[in-house]
This record gives sequence, structure tokens and C-alpha cells, in this order.
Amino acid sequence: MNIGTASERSNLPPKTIRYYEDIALVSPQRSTNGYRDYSDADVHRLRFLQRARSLGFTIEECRLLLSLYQDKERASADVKRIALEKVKEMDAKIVELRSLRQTLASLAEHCHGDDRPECPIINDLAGKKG
Amino acid sequence: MNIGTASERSNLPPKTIRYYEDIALVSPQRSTNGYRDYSDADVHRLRFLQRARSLGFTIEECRLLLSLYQDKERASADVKRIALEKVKEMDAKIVELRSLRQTLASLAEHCHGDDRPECPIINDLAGKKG
DNA sequence: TATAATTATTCCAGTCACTGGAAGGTCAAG
DNA sequence: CTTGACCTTCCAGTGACTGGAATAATTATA
Repeated sequence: MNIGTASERSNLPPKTIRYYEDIALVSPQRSTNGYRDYSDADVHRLRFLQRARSLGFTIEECRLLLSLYQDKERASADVKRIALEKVKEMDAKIVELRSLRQTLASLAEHCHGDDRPECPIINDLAGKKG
Repeated sequence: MNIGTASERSNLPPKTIRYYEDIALVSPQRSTNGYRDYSDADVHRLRFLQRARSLGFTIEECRLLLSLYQDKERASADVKRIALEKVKEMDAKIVELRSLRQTLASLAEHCHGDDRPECPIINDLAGKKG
């Protein structure tokens, strides 16, 4: 099938799919007219990538997961380890984001938000005390 | 002062400070030897940037905040609006991240994580049901 | 004073994961 | 036969830096 169809079925934009070919993640056949010709297996890999990316795996992690997926002898322990590391990373990111959010929200709360130029947000960013 | 000192005082790496000059955020004087010569006001701007960036503002938002900061006539309402938008964005990001984290964690939980190749994480990524 | 170490300079290239756009080839419908 | 949708390649840009090479200036030490 052409890239447009593969795009619909994988829920990935054509540009992204071509990019995945550039970095050797999914390499479809070519039709006689030079168009990329995606097999069901290719689309399968694309969907795998779409899902894994949306779960926060990097491209290189996806590459690893794909190779584990290809390898019939792979141990699920490998996959689990990678997943749990990712969960830990996400936890850390959430904590950090929540803290930033709190700081910013409390700054905004103390900003009267009218025409007067006194603004605690600006003051804080500028490093003023109080 | 030289870039090294400015770096220490602003808690920003020299590379980043030079980059900020490239994109016209902080433009110090030059000494006769060609070295950048940072004033206290420059360092002030750098600290402002460091803090704002760490709070999740983009460079362009920082540019805006700096211009509001410079402008004595600015209304704090503008700053508050920007800050509250940012808080909303962060809330959304946190929700999304939490959901991804949950998906991944529950997949990992159901993965026995031994030598057997059966792995729910891989199966899920591959789009298998059950 | 010679030398070594540190810090500074510029410039080019790379990161990550795409995304946009130009210039052109192919194909199906009317 | 033309229109328009879809496909191709290639080049360049995004954001926010970061790394590294080659060179120059300053500072510390022997």
C-alpha cells in the first residue's frame, strides 16, 4: 500500500514515516513507479512505533524494543527493565513539573493583576526578596 | 566582568550565555581584548532568564517577560495572564504524563519479567488484544 | 623569563524527532 | 487534456542548547 494508506492505518504523518525510513526503523519495498509500498508487517511496525512513542519511549528505545520484539528468544525481563526505568523517569518528571507548577501558581496568586506595575511574578524572576 | 564570573553568578553555562547573546537576549559590552564584559544589569537579566527558563517559560516567553520587565509602564495583568496560561499548560502536561505513567506501570506489572518470551508490554505495543 | 594552565574567542556541527516547503513525477476522474 | 490529489527527493528549520576544534589572551607557577 502507498504511504497515505500506511499513514492512516498507523496514525502517523507521512513525513514521520519517511523519517522513520531515513533512520532505518521501517524500510518498505518500492513499487515500479518508485512509490513506497508498505506491507501489513510494515504497518504493524509503524503502529508499534506510534504507540511506543506516545508512551514516551525515545526513538532509540523504540529501536531496542523493536529488536527485542523481532527476537523470538528475547527475555521479557529486558523489556520489563526498560519499562520500569521509564516509569521511574516519568515519576521524576512529574514531581519536577508539579513543583514548578506550584511555584508559578503561587506567584500568580499573589499578583493582583491590574494596571499597577508592581508584580510579584516579575519581582521573583528578577530575584528580589519578599 | 568576564563570562566565567557571569556564568557563576547567573548559574548558566558560558555556552548558554553566548547563545543568549546570539539570539539577542543579553548583549554585553566588549573589553579591549575582545572579551565579553558583563555589567551587573546584564547578570540581572541572565538570572532572570535562568529562573524563568527553569520555571518552564520558553525563550520567546522570556523575551516577552523581559520586555515587560523593562517597560516601567507595563501592567502586571499581562504578566499574570502569561503565568496562568503556563500553569494551565503544566497541568495538562502533568495529566498526560500521569496517564502514560499508569499505562506503562500496569503493563510492567503484568509482565512476569523472566526468561520466557511472552511479554504483555511487547504485546500491547504490538497492538494485540488481551 | 619561560612555560603551563586556565579562560576566553569564533565557527561549525550535532542533538532530538520531526516539520515545512520547493520542485518535480505519477495517477485517477471528469 | 487538464485538474487535482498524491507521491518523490532534497534542503532547511525548529528549540534550546551542547560539543569540539583552532586560536588568542590572561594568569600562575617553576
